This record gives sequence, structure tokens and C-alpha cells, in this order.
Amino acid sequence: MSRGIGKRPTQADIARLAGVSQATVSLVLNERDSGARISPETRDRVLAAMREWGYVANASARSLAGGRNRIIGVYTFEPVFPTTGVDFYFPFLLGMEQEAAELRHDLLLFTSAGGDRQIFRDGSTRLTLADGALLLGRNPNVDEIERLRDSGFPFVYVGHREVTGAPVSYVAADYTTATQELTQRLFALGHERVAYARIGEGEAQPSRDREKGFRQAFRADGRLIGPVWTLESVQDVAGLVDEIAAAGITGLVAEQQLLAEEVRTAAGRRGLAVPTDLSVVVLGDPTGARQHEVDWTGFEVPRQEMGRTATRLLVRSLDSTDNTAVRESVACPIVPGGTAGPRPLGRAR
Amino acid sequence: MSRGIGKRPTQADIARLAGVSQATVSLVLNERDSGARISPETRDRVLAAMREWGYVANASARSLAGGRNRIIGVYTFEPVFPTTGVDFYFPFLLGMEQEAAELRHDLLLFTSAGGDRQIFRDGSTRLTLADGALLLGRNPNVDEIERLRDSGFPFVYVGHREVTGAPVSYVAADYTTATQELTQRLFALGHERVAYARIGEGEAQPSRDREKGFRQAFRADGRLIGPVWTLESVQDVAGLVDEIAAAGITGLVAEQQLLAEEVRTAAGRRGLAVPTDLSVVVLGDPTGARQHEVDWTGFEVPRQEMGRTATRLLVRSLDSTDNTAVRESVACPIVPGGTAGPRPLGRAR
DNA sequence: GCTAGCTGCTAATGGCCATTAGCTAATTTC
DNA sequence: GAAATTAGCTAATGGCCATTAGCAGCTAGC
Repeated sequence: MSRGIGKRPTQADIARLAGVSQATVSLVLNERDSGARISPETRDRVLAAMREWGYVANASARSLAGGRNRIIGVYTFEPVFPTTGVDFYFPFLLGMEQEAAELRHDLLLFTSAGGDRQIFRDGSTRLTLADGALLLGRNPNVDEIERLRDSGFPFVYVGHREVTGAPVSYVAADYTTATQELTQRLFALGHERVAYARIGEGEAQPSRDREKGFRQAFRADGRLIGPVWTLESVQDVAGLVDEIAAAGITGLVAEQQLLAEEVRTAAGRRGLAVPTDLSVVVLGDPTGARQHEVDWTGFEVPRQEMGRTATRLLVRSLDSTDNTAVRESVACPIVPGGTAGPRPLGRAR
Repeated sequence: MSRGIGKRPTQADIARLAGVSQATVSLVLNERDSGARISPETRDRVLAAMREWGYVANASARSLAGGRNRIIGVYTFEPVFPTTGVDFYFPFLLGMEQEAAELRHDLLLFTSAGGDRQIFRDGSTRLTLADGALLLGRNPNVDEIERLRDSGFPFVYVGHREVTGAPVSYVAADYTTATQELTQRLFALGHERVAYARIGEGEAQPSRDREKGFRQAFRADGRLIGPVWTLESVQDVAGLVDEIAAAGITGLVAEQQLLAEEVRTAAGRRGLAVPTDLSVVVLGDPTGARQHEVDWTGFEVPRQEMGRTATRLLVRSLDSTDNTAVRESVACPIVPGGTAGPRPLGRAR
């Protein structure tokens, strides 16, 4: 059955077999409504030859000649699948897959970078095999992103990315609005003294976006902005709870779930229960989360939807000639949970 | 920054800029230990031009010229990610990703087929963009597999595949050995009357492999082969339990977890407890499994390892010129569980 | 001064396809 | 029956790169 082992037939081979020219084979194959016409007999002869010899077009040559490839590259700055990131990345991928399938594109997962993940490698990048790319990762290499942007290669970053120079396209979760809503929900529950806390330096974009939402909530209500505490590490939680008690805080907006968990434990030791004495909302970042028993009030990061949106955006920009940067944000669904309650009464202090 | 929007520089452009020939650019880029030598000054000039203009090689042209692409296609006969299959397919993908990364290959996920998944489409397939492919799916289209085999395109099927005509390469879980072991384990626990049961027609390869293991266990022990029951649907479980009781069966080898669950429930209603009165082992197929409370004795399908092995096999066959079909099987780890106990004593019947 | 050998580069080719200008033969128009 | 049109095809080109044969200029050897 297997003819000419190791070498697949080309259009030229088929042409020779069918007694036509290579161009005719190409025309039959692509069957456009272009000027050229092919008689049914010739067409059938060519198709028969293709079938008999198991002709399959060489996709590389095709893309070289034609341009589009209908392939979307997916590049992550951390290994996608390998264990640690599995739960984090998988929903993004899921969304991309779904949308790509609908838009009739395939996904090329760039995984081969190995240890030090970098897009460019000896002045070359495999990324360009695809028509465009979706970039992913919490700790991207900004230089490389800028270089890619300057190369004119179309891509969409999944996650909020601001770089120097010209802007890049991205899809971001709308942490700001969600944080604002959660904070206002605390206000609505009667909390007067609401604070924000995080672990780490808060320089990352997602962190800034969240804080911004927190501030907006106050501004919208015409209130004086509540305290924002930045802890260096989990060790400092005890001190944080001291401050909470001292300042009479009854509503806490916690950036990380880990932080919320620690606060809950530490507060418990002081006889403060969540949410009876202290309401806590969590801002969707499951980093280092340990337990899953508590049903935290907070929001979800719409990862799957972000994957879909990014894909849609990318394909749209591939279809158009306009290559200005685009941004889109995706709403974060609020999770009601059970850790935000009414302000404790009679707690004068 | 962005020069010549929409068009990336080619080697010819760089060559013109650096005052050399296109071939020189290519040589600098690839820097092989081939015959050609380039002086350091020229090299630097070229590299500088590449950097300045943001040169990136066109991967399609490269693969067209060079041959290998270091891309492995992944094709599934069912959508990979979309919800239902997620848990099923993900471990395979995980294994493929890991192995591909180690072997410095990228993964091209063919997802664009849309509703009716078929490899060939108007006489063409995008699969060949990759150097080879990994095929996946419980309900493959056999015609297409045969056609792909006949086309000479290298691929490895993940799962046991027998087709007509020439054989194809595959990696299969060793259901046979695992089933044999489990059955023998029942023997070792003293069970004299051991039966096999499944839901569905049992024509699929995995089903046949399991039954084979069951038979081998008996043969190895020189026993008369126990009954094999094939149920049409879950409805028939009550009847099955009747038969079990009537035949004095104390050890049951259940193909599907769903079946095991139903048997356990139905047996319970008759006052038969698992494993006190009836030992049940499950053959790794979680199809339709509902609950997870019971710690079934059975085996695991080593999906991740299968993904790795298939990838390794494929790359090895790409590296060699020999393209005969290869097979490999991966052992299924036995899960001790708690549903297989010693034969009930005094149960004369 | 002539040859041999080396260094450093280039011209040319091929890989497979899509596209277009243009050609031939058949058919229609007047 | 000549001119115009049309149907059906092909030759040629370009897309970007890797590879190889070979050329020009130089040095070393005798």
C-alpha cells in the first residue's frame, strides 16, 4: 500500500500522473472562484490521482506561498503543564482550545524552550510558524515582549501587561471593578472601617489593579480611603491582626487567599470570628492557598473566558490589516461566599 | 521602533544591509561546523544588522528547506479539552508535553476540525505540518488511520489499535497483564468461583485485552475458565447479582467502575456486602463512574506515562530511517484498594 | 616565480506551493 | 468566413531558507 516510502507525493508528482501541470493540481485542490476554470473530467482525473497516491499538501510550503496558516501559537513563560502550574494554566488553555476550534484554527504549544524559557533564541524564534501568538505567564520577560512587539508579529497577552514604548495587546481580568464591588459590598453591609492587605510588594500589575478598585470604592462613596497594608511575609500576620483590632477595622479586603486564611486563624486566637467579628473578602488570587474548607467571599478569575477572549481578539487582528494594540477586559464573577457579614453591632471600641 | 510595519525582514534584507550575501546570513544564523567559515568581523556585522532590524527566521521556509520541524502534531478523534473529556485526556497531554519538552519539540494541537473530526479534508491534511503525530481517541475512524498509515506519515496511536492491512505503531496500557494479576489476586485470596462482567458489547480492543487477561489467569492456574457476562445496560445488574448468587461466585472482575458500583448497591440490597461476601475488582475504566467514596481494588490506567512513551517512540522513529510499526505497552499499576478480601468462609451453597 | 593549499565568501539550486499572465483551441458573433 | 469571445489549461514567478560547489584572493612552500 505504502508507495515511495519516506517521501510523500507532491503536486508535481500528481500532475505528472494525471497528465496535467502542477498549477492545475493546485487549482483543483484549492477550488477557488478565481478566474481559472477546470473541466470536470480533468478535475476528476486529478482528484483520483490524489486519492490513489495519498497526496497531502505540505503545510509549510502552503504557508510560505499563501501567507496564513490558521495556527495560533501559545507561548508560556513558565512550563504549562508541569505539575505546579497545571491548575493555574489549564482553564486558559481550555478557553483557547474552544475558541480556536470555533474559529477553525489550531493551537501550537511552544513547550520546547526547556529550562530558561525565552522566545528568541539565536536570533530566531519558532513562534513565527504560527500566524500569531497568545502569550501567557505571571513572570514574563519584558524585554522579549517588547522585542516581539517591535518585530511586528501579532500577539495578545493574556493578563494585564504594560510595557515601555508602544503598547501591546492584552486581555485582562477586571480586578479593579470586582475589587470595587466587593469593597462596596462591605460598605453596604454597614462596615465603616475597611482596610486592604496583601503579602508581597504589590508592584505587579494585578496587585495595582486591585488596589485601584479598593480606592475607587472609597472615592465613589466619598469616603476617606482606608489603610492599605503590605506585609513582607506570612510572619507579619499577627502584627496585622493587632493593627486591625487597634484600628477598629471590621472589614478586610485580602489580596491573597493565603493571607485571608492566616488572618482568620490569627484572629480566631484572639477570639475574633469570621465573619461575626470581622468580615473578609478575598481577591481571587489562590496563590499558596492551603485549605478549601472555607467558602470565601470574593471573586473568581475568569480564566477560561480570558483564554477565549484573547483568542478571539487575536484572530480578529489577524483578519484585519490594522495592527494597533487592542485591550479587552473580562469581568470577574463575584462569589457570594460566607465570610462577609454585617458589621458587628455594639462593638464600639 | 517598528520598522516596515507588516513585513518582517528576510535574510536577503539583512544581507543587503550588512553588505553580504543571503547565504552568508544563513551561515551566520545556523553556525554549523560545516565547511564554510565566516570571519568574526563579518559575523558581527550580520548579527548587528539582525538585531537592529529584529530579524526572525520564517519557520515555514526553514522547515521547507530543512526538512525537520521539531513539531509533533496531536490529533484527537474527540475534542480534547471540551468539558466531558477533560479529565480523561489531560493526563495524556501532560505526559506528551513533558516528554516533548525534554526532546525539544513543540506540540501542535489539532483542534480545528470542529464538529465531525476527520484528519483528511478535501484531500489535504494539516497534520503534515508536523514531523509526526500522536493520535488519540476512544472512537477513532479506522479508515482515516489506514489512509494516514498508507500516506507514509509517521504517527503513534495512544491506545491499542489493530487495523486491517499493515500494522500501525501504538502505545497501549497493558490491560491484559493487570487484569491477569488482579484475577490471580482473587485466587490467592481463596476465591474459587470468579466471574467477569462488563457493560456493552465488549468488541472494543481494550475490552478484549481485559478479557484475555482474565482467561490467562485461569489458564496459568490450570483452572476452568469462569463465566464472562456481558450486560446490555445498567438495568441488567439485578439479574447479574441473581446469577452471581446462584453460581456461588465470590469474586467478580468488573470492567467498568460504574458496573462495580451498581453491583455493590444491588448486592447490598440482598444482604451481600463488599468485600465480606463478595470481592470486586475494577479494571480501570472510570466510564460513567458516579461516586468516589469507595476505594476500589483495581488498577490505574497510566495515562501520563502512555503520553510520554508515545512521544518518545514517535521521536525515535522520526530520528531513524526505519519506519516499521512499533508497539510498546505500559504497565498498569495495581491499586490495592479495599474491595477484594478473602473468600467468605462457610458459605457452602 | 610557480604551485599548492587555505580562508572567506557567493551564486545557484531546490524544497513545495499559490497565483497570475498569457497561450491555444474551440465556440460564438455578425 | 473573419473577428471576437470564451473555456481550459500552462509557464513562470515568488515566497524564504539551507546547502553545496566553486571562485577569488591570499599565504606558504620550494
